[in-house]
Amino acid sequence: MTRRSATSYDVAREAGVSQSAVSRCFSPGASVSPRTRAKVMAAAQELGYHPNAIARGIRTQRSNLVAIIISNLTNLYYPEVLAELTQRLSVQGIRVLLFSLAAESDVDEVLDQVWEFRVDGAIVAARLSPAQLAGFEDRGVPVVLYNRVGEGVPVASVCCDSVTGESALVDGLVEAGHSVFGIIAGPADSYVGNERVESARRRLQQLSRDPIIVRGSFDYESGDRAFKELWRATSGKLDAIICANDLMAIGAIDSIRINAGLLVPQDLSVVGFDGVSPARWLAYQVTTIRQPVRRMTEAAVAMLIERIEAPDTTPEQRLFAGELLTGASARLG
Amino acid sequence: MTRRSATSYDVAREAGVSQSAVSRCFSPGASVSPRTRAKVMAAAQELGYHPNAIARGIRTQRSNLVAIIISNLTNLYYPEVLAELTQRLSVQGIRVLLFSLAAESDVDEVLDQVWEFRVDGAIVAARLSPAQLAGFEDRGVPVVLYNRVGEGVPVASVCCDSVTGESALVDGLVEAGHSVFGIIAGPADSYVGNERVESARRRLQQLSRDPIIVRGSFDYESGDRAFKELWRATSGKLDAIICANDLMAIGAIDSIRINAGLLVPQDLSVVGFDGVSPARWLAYQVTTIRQPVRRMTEAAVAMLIERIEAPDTTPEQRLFAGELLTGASARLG
DNA sequence: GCCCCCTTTGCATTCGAAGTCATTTTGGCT
DNA sequence: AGCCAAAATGACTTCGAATGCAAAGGGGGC
Repeated sequence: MTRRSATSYDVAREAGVSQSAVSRCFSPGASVSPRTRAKVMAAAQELGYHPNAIARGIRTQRSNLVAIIISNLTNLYYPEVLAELTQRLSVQGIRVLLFSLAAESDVDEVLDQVWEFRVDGAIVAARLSPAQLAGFEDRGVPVVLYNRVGEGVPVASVCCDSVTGESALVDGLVEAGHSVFGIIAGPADSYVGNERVESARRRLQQLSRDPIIVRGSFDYESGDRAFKELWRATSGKLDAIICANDLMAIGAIDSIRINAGLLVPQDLSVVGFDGVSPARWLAYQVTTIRQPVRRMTEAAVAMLIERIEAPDTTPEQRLFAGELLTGASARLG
Repeated sequence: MTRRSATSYDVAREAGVSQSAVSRCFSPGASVSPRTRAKVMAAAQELGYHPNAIARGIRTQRSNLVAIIISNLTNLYYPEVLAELTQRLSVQGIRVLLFSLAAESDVDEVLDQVWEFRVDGAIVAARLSPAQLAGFEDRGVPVVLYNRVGEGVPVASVCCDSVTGESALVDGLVEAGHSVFGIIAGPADSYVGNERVESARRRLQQLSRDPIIVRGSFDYESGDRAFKELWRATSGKLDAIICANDLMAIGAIDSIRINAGLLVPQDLSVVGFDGVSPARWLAYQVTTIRQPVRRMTEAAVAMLIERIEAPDTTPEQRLFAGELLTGASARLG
């Protein structure tokens, strides 16, 4: 029936010490005698006392909160990232304030909420305009971008190398003798989407292939739609499809097999990007580039904490090599 | 180069009014003249002022934070739930503190962190012991359980009806003439898993069928493993598999087709539960019970807010009917 | 026994906003 | 102009914990 939870004063009274003593018992490295500590801990236990992180935050100017801003959680790829980030931050004593966007246009609204909580930092997997990034800079809130870079602005970021990854895929497909290439792109406003498509396109052109590009939206259905479009546009000559992510690759594979009645990889090779778990399912075994999620999240957290503790270090951009997963959805040379 | 962000005092000085006036401008329904409001808003804009939610929290005893505790985010089903919950809470002006568990045993650790932030409430999709639930009760923190109920303790909860759902699936399978039933259960400590399996088993027994039950772990791989086990145990007589979730159903379907070389649904019918998006993919079209996620999350948020505002209302348990999705993975009568 | 120094301890103040209360201003009406 | 109620405003206190500072305590060396 405790209406409000115990405060440090309550514990102090119970233990017969001052409020300061209680506070010190909960601040690592403070000077407290074993006797006092024991008394305080006993009283705290008794009253079910936990230091109020809100009050601590106001006094220390450190909220111990980090905002994670993710645009589309339903992307299949992000839940894994989110879980990793949360757990890694948790180990460091940092809590996660989650912001999930229904639409990219909601960013401004969300940022206002972020400022109100005086977060110590932010990890962002959503498109930010230079003005929005400047908002972080102005307020001295460190940011680490996940799988995107600051456009023109120097910002810390963690990315998976699209150029090398797509080149490996393209090289394999070309060596295996594929000739008519289609690319299924992501939505126009996706940074990674554009980067992957551009990387693939450039590599193909270096090897004198000229791909047809159609736009998808990173989801299963758009893989189906985009394949049909590519198939029509090439009058059925298409023999290799490069998708901006695994989910569209899977959609395309299903469409090829079930709607078009063709064989993958005999008639058509399909490759993706990400290495999400469904890509490894027996039915698909997508040839793809697996992002090193663990290393990337680890780096993102480390970089963020470093920048929280030393805000004036220059922002670093880290690029991680993806791993080529040779599946059964493509013939590679 | 603003080291610390502006406070209400800074704005007050800039606008030539008192700090109280500034505060009132940001509290809905407070009495402020248009002239003052304009001056304050201009100054706030100028200084980039946002009320400090941390400080507000300490004064009002309302953090505007809600904890969401989810055990396995990688479950495919939960990301959708999480995104919905976050967005719905956001609309209500409530922020989400996310806690994701690496293992169920971490709950106690996580709860300590939850108490420190004086959250206004919590939505929990993880197993809580009666003692842990009592922790919420003692501290007056309202909880809403998602897809589980308090064991012995009265707690607000939102669930999808397993009994009706499984009965519909079983009835359909039996009517279609299936005779040898296998059930792929979830992990032993999963509430929904057990409930679904029990519901299916009871219904089967009412119809004089006696299923073989093997345990899975809610993931793709365990669908494969469990199918093989069922197949062996029935010497290949098995003709219907009921899975505790869609992911295992998908794993089983792939295993049946690719490893065993049999046809779904001609040789074997497979049904699942949840209605996750891969279940609708062309290759699977799993016959399943779709949880009404939107209605369930809406209810969870509404119930939580109600209990935050009127903590003494009796906790309500709401059960939502799932929708039978008739796919192509099973022959139903 | 005395002195000095290092460890503990408590007092008082601080963080930023919200709300209480008393006071001032405003506006409507006679 | 004068009066009164209502609206607007500011001074001050409060929320809970952390911390600078001064004072008290404890232990060792001589």
